[in-house]
Amino acid sequence: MTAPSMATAKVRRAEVQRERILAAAKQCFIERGFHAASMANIAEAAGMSPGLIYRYVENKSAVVLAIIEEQLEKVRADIAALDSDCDLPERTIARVNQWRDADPGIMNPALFLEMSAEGTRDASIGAAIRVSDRQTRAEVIAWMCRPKATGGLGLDREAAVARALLMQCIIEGLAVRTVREPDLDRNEVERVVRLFFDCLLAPTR
Amino acid sequence: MTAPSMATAKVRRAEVQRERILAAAKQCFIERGFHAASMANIAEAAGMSPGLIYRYVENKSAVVLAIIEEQLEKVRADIAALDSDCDLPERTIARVNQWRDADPGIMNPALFLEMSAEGTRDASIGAAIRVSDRQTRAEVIAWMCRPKATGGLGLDREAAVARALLMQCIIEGLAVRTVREPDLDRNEVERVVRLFFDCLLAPTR
Amino acid sequence: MTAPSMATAKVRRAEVQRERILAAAKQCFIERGFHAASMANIAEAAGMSPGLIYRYVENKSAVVLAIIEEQLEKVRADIAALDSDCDLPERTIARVNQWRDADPGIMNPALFLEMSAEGTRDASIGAAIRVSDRQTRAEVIAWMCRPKATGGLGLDREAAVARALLMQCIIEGLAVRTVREPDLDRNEVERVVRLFFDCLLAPTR
Amino acid sequence: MTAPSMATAKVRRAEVQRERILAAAKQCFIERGFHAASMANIAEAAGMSPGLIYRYVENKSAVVLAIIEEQLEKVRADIAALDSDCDLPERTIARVNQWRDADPGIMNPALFLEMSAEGTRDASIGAAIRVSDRQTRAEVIAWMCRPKATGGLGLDREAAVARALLMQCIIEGLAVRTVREPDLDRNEVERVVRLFFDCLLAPTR
DNA sequence: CATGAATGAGACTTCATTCAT
DNA sequence: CATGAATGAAGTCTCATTCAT
Repeated sequence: MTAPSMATAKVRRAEVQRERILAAAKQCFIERGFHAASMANIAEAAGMSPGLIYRYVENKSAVVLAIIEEQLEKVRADIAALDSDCDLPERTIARVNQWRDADPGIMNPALFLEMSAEGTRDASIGAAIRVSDRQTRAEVIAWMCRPKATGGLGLDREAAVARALLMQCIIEGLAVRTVREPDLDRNEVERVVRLFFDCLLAPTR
Repeated sequence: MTAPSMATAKVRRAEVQRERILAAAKQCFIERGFHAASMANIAEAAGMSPGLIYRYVENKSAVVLAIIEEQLEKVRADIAALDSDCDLPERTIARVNQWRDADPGIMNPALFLEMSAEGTRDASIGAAIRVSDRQTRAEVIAWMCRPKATGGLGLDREAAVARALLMQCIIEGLAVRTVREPDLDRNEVERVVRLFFDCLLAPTR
Repeated sequence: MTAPSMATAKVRRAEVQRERILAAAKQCFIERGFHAASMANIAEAAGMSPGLIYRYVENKSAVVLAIIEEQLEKVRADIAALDSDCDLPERTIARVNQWRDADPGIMNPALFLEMSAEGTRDASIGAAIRVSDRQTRAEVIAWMCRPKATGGLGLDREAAVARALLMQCIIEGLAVRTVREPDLDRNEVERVVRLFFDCLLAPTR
Repeated sequence: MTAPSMATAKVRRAEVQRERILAAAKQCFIERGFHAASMANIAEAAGMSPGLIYRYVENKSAVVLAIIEEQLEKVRADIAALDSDCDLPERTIARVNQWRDADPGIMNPALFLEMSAEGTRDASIGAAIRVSDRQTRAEVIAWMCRPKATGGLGLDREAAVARALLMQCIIEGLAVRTVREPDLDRNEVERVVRLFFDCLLAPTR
């Protein structure tokens, strides 16, 4: 157990600053959008001068891309935690509620929509999204195919492929709803989620 | 049948000009996004001078709002055309294909996502979206409740409410997919749509 | 004799504006240097707003390059006017005096030095300079080789090559002197110029 | 012989640091120019932190001025070494070759041009240059006037004055050429230098 | 009715300089 | 003595909007 060296402390501080900037940027992007949020806004939200930001990030595009990667990563992490013990409907309902409560620990749905649209215009964003989405779905499929004994759903591949895509659509559709009608009745949403999973997970026809 | 007066002709011309501007704006917004598209871009796409635009629209926000209203209206019109003869899965598949082919006659999915996000920031956009979505869903519910004899689905109200919302989620989820993975296999998408509607429209449990 | 069309008038105006900007830029570059002169300085000197400049020029680099090309062109034009009737020493003395009086019609010696230095750093500037200098010297050599009957000096090629380069050195050396010691005694300068040309044009040894 | 005191050691160290900074600055100024080179560039080249630089120099202008003084001094030192034994043409050719090879021990020609131009803008630079140039030329004149027996050229004053100025012009003209056409044929340059000195040092007419 | 030149605010980014550690 | 994080002014460039023609 050596005391942290000077160099380590510095690197740590740089990381902290970078996190501070990214957190501020995320907030600004949520509040104003990628284009409307200015570096000055971000600097103010991060409690630092505009010039200082450039010590920790290359430029605004890099900030946008970092936030997008972070969002994609959050989705992937959420998927990676799937196992047969989890109650899919409850879990989904919990996520929707977290979206509504603007839980900063998970993907932000407004950001999700904006970055999806931006991906049609910025090649690097589009590529990042496609890579991540494909990987995410592959993991869902793998999980669905795994036998129940090892924490999966025990579906055959064809059924899994379709169900994974369908599940992705529903969840993303719920994200859209959350953004567009944030005051939607929670019970109604819960009922819909349950209806969906009842049908999705019913014995294959 | 009076001949159109001078005044009418003028009004008509103004409408034509406005349409030209809005069509150009929509194209620019799709290509660059609401904020990145400039009034100069729009003017050029419309084949007119930047100054002239301001004779027909108040300012850029008004253009954005008009495009958003137009998109909302396209969705409502699509819903209003529902009847019991229509094959819901086929119809949905057709829409997804139109999205992928960038059919200008229907809602544009990238614009749909961008305006949804923008609705969380701009109160007038948010309000317009909520009003429209609520009305749209009400119409779907009404259609589902109507007896089959009069072109409906003959569901009871509770079942209809849940199914309308679920259907909305799936369709919007498909829009998200179209935007994020434009190269997704069409057959796979079709299969998913059919799987979904089989389940949605199965005899109520 | 048709009246100038609207389009022609517009193009003309654009040219006039561009000239206005370039004249202002040249003045600013002389007074402050390429890097220290700001676009705002240039805009003010040109009597216009900063934004307007970008209607007529691509960016600051383009302005710098345009001014440099203009300076190079002035040198070439001066050389092209050489003929056997001209009294080389008198002509050179006249140029030096024009430099000292900051005659805007000819190459500016401070700009000449600054752009020469900048050419070692900016590839496009360096290339433009080398091309121009080579062409200029080739023309001097051609003139020196032409028989006196046709307005040349009637030197053989080898003698001409060396004398052209030497003449270029002296003239550029005088430019350096003008910049570094603007208060140098004019008579002394004249004497030096005459001494040089006496020796340069003396019958080949 | 007292051992160097603590204080002397400190002063010595300060001088060493200052030299390190100036060497780095010179390199940066050559590579980027006075204005484009940043204090951060210089700090990095000197292998120290930006903050530390300010312990040894007042500010950036002071660094520029110091480099300029150093360049002027190099020229003066070169001139002071003149004596009748030296072969003026060979010596000049050697200098040109050193310029081309970017020998850091002598005046840098690109810097020479840039500082000459800067002297027209910054009064303290202009003054330093004029003082130095005048002194340098006075030394050349003195050398040319000294009898050959004591290491001079034995010219009369009037002839020396003109020849000193002419020689300065030629040498500075060669510096300009070196900067503008670094790929000029060395043999051609040598021939020109010899041609010039043949003529300059020919028996006075 | 139509043009497009013009403005000026504001966006992104860099950099000389200072100062807490 | 030394570091490098931090500031804030200033620079380049864009763009919504206006207005003389």
